[in-house]
Amino acid sequence: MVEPEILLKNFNLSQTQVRTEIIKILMESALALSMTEIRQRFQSPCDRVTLYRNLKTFTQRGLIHQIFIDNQDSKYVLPENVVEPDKNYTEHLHFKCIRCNLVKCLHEMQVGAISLPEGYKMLETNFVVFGLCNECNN
Amino acid sequence: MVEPEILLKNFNLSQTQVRTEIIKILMESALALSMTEIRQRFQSPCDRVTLYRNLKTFTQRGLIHQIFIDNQDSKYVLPENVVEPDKNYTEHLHFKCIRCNLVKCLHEMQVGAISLPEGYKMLETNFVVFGLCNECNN
DNA sequence: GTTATTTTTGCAACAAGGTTGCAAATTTAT
DNA sequence: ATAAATTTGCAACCTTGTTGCAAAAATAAC
Repeated sequence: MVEPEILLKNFNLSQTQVRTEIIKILMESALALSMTEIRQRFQSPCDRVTLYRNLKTFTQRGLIHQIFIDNQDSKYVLPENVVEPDKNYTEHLHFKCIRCNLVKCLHEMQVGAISLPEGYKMLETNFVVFGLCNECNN
Repeated sequence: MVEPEILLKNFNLSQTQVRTEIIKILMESALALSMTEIRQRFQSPCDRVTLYRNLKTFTQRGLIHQIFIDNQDSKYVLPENVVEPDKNYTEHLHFKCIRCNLVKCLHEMQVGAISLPEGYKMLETNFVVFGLCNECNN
């Protein structure tokens, strides 16, 4: 995988401690993480607001992707193999285990072509499946 | 459509002013509504907390369905043709217009069979498509 | 490599969504 | 009609996310 510094450069974002750390943390995680979860993984803790601002910027630029799980919970992930803008995200399902609270992308499970009513235009999706993961489903 | 009072009875819920009004409001709306939008439609306004509590109870009983649009926005709808418990909800897409903010169920657009990885169990879904509705797509 | 400009950071403060505890009011059961 | 159970409204609180502003850090310019 690409170095955090290169990623920031490719996305035209300035290099800061906080930013490289966010990316490192997301790279090392197999799961989608919330702001709080990312913050807890910081070596020297940074401010909530700073984190929110960076996550927002990253999301807007397409460097990371935000998943809306429910009202009080949203998670962030680095798209698979992100390197540079505009060639990353493909729509897919997200899974949340209601027992262990794990959230992850199901890249294998492609979302079929979605047809909308006449005149509607699709821009983005947020597809979440709630259930039990293999660990919790016993 | 069924009377609000009958619905409450069928779902084993006590009859109160607030409860019948919530149901009336949802019945009269073609769109999914937020707590605030429901509250604004009340004749004699009721407390936020009361509304939240009832919406939660209704959701748990399966009388209404809650759609998670994004972090700060969740909407409520009466499933099509609800009459009594356990024979109402079918998974479907929800659409949010990012311009006029309308949210509605796309019942016509059935969600195909969703296959999860080995050992996973699906319990519920929350599928939202963001885009432009026919009114705003010009 | 210093200096000036721009961007980011952290802090205080705020708004909105949602929850909890508790006493008063309303419903339901007796 | 009365007692028991549920619901309501209020105050208070927590969490998520945002905004304004001065200090600090990063980038650009010299």
